[in-house]
Amino acid sequence: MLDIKYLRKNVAEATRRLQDRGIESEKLTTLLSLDKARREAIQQVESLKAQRNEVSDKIAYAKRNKTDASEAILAMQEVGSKIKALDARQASLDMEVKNLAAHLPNLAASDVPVGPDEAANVEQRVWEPKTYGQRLKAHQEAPEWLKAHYEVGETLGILDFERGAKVSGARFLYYVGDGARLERAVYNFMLDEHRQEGYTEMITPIVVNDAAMFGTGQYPKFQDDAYRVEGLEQTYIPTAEVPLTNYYSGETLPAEDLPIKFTALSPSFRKEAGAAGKDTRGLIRLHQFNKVEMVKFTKPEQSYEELESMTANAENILQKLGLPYHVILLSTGDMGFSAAKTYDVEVWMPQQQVYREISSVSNTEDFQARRMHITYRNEAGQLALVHTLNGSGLAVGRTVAAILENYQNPDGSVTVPEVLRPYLGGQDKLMATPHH
RNA sequence: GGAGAUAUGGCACAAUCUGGUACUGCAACGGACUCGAAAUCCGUCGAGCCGCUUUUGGCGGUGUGCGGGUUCAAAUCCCGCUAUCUCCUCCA
Repeated sequence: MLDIKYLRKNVAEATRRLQDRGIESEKLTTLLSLDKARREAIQQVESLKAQRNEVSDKIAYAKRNKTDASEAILAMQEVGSKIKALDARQASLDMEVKNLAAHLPNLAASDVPVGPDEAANVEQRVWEPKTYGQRLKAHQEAPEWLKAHYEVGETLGILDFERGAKVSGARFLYYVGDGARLERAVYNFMLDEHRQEGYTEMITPIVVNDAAMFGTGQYPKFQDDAYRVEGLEQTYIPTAEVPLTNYYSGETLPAEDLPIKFTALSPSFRKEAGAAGKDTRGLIRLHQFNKVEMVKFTKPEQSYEELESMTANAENILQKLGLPYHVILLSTGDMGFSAAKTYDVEVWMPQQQVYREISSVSNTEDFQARRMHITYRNEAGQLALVHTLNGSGLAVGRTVAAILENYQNPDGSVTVPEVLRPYLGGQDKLMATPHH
């Protein structure tokens, strides 16, 4: 949620910055005129309420002294009905204002490239391992024998998309045998790394209420992509960002505790409405996938520093896994609803010869904190909104996909990245093995 | 799932039956005493949110778990909901 006072006072600037996020100027004009009407209604009704309070005191006083107050009561009956009507009018204006405001995306930070879509994104840096050994190099032309990750997984018998579709539907799968073990190794490795970086490990509810979905900005605008629990006002989380960030909703945090850092593994549920036909194969786009998430609560002045370090925490995972990647800064048109600034980390997928998003790290500044009222007391002793950040660290399924492609051998086996071997009982290779 | 109880400032509680300025204590803050502190004494203290404003402040509104209703007036009466506790039931 944007600061309505900022919008009132800086109309021209706000209009321009909203336009950068793809919002037409009429939206703001409408919002501000409703806000003005709302404040006028408040003034009217409040002066009547002040009058009522005053007279009510006099009536109470008269009653205590057993004096007649019927005249004042009669007069107040009329005031009361006026207040009721004005209250109703104000409530409906309140709702309109809130509704409009709740649909406005966050404003982009000043150093975010302006542009309508991903074409305006700016590459920040490219990373690749110093030595590849026998492995394919990044950007090396794909050899004949190289298979897509889902073919590798099916050939080795460790990913079963067919039975996933049979039992659940399209875009669900079973991990089988070494596939399940590899997935578990990957997320255990990630959680261990983040714990060492000072993140507190959490296991969260994976069903949350509507207030939580509103708090992080998924609702009201993006309800169509969420798995709602039938008949209840609850939703299967699309990311652990929702329960992790809402952990402190409505609370005031001790300043000396900031920054607070959480990490959690959770399944993530997405309907992927409107994504039909896009990246349909394999582990890339599923209705349910595992993700290790990072969330931070910071003081405003430290949030951009913390954005950089959180991005580094995501990159660290890929570096230790030896997976080539690059980092891009998203443009105003490509960022998510709640973000003020976002880095995407994209891993190299050799079979398709593209970088594929594996992490998205965002600073939402006070956008989410305002929606869910998370504050701290600043040096001046005043309550102020914290800044919240979130980032994937990383998408687990996509990491498995990247390993299956990047560590694939000509004989169809897959070498296990060294850092994962302790998590797999020392196993250094995945080969086709019967599992039943 | 069933029955009962509870929800009031940072904390502990009173007022609820019988509607009329939300009690008291602790904590906190300011001051006195003191070289300083503790103790003591005096004073202040409803957080947050909203509006107005001449903006280190002032005034008003809201605010007794949440949402409605009745009333001149609701912590108090009525309806709905949520959470917690106890017992039963169920369960890993």
